[in-house]
Amino acid sequence: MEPKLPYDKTSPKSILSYAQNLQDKSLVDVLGPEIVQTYKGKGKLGQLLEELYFQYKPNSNSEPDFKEARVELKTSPIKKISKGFVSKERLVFNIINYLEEHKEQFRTSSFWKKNHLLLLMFYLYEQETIDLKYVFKIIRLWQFPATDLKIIKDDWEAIIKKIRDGKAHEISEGDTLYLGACTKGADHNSLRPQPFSDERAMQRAFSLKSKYLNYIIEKSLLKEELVIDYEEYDKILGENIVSEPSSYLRVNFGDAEPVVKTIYDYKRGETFEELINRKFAPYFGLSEVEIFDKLAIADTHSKSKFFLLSREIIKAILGVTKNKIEEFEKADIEMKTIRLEAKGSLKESMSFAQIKFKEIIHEEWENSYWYSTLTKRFFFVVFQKDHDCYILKRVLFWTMPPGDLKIAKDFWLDTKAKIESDDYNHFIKISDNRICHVRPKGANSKDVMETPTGRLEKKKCYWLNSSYIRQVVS
DNA sequence: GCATGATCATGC
DNA sequence: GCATGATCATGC
Repeated sequence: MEPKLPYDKTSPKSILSYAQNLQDKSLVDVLGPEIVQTYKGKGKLGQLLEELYFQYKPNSNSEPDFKEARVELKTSPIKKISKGFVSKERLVFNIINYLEEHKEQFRTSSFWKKNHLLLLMFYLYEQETIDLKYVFKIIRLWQFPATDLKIIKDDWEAIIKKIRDGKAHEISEGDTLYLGACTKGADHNSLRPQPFSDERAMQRAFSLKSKYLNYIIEKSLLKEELVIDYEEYDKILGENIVSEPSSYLRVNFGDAEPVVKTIYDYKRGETFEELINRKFAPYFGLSEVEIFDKLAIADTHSKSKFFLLSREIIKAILGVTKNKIEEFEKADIEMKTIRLEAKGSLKESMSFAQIKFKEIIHEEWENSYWYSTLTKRFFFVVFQKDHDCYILKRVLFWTMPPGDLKIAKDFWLDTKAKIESDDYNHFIKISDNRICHVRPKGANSKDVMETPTGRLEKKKCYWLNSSYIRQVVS
């Protein structure tokens, strides 16, 4: 006889309402302080929740945690910043089995079977606290809105295509928009075989990007309910699914005023990136003045006018009004404009954020600003000089290849070491030809920042060399 | 002509 | 108020 559970394990709503008893509380608050003695140091929060609170043993990998209700339990840390709460890290799903996953379609994939309905429990991370004392701030069921599911399915297919092409070792988180393939394993020696190449690939897991989680967190705190358009689900998942026995569970959300986001007018088989490309096309060949005119907005004298203009084009083609473009935010896409000379060369290198002297010395490469920036998906808008104006030539999405990332890592290690030894005069220069370089970036030459040793130094920032960008866009 | 240092409009 | 996304200016 199984013990009687305090919830109905076949019902997502019952599981949710039991979980919600933890709202603004920790496991210790609910189960009593004596659990600290017994369970301190025994497993991570997710595992402790399963065993102590939901009272089940973690089950087989291929099924959701609550298999009868088909609900997968996920815990994830959030942190407080001045503007509210944001995700602390990406949400990691199941490990990608390179040898098996490629045999499936999205609908039958390990990712979708396990993760189509999530019970998300966000807790407030505090450095000095043990897992049992973390306080849960957001507890909710989550299904992906159809417009996001479309992108997630394309992401899954992009990852699978790399496996099928024998390039599992070249997968990067920047390859995809919402669903990433993040590295997973104690160290980089966790190499796994792949089916179509002898090269062993780093172990990876499906994951949701931190910026996507911010979107879930924001919607949840605003109590904004999303209504899932299940007709679109059917179109995305497969044409005959309506007549098939339901292979996934549909859950209606709460009673709040629904927000339905209509899905973009994709052409058959088109990805989000292809859609952006197609919608940009009518602007190709136009000068900056013509585009300002076409969009009926005033020209500016800002040094970032091509950036501002590009953003306005995206807003126009997607029919949105906010400067923060939802898909670009959630996918953490880095938009950059590139101005080519008439002959195709680049006059300027590409600048990034200031180097925070006091922070970089505490960073490791894989949690550094420079690593997280260079592993993003980039969106380049390319203009080219034509007599006295610039013409919009084309747009492209891009991710830095792994080999170049290694060069950038050496550059970053060098920069960090120089700052640690209080040397601000011998950073890697553009003429060193190492893909990136360091150069000043401040309001003027008197704009300074404190160093770890307590001195003041001119503000500097990271740059990608113009020669490197030229090679990327040509 | 290019490398390097200096600076600017915008918007969060 | 200041970081961002950039471009401008100068000197070798």
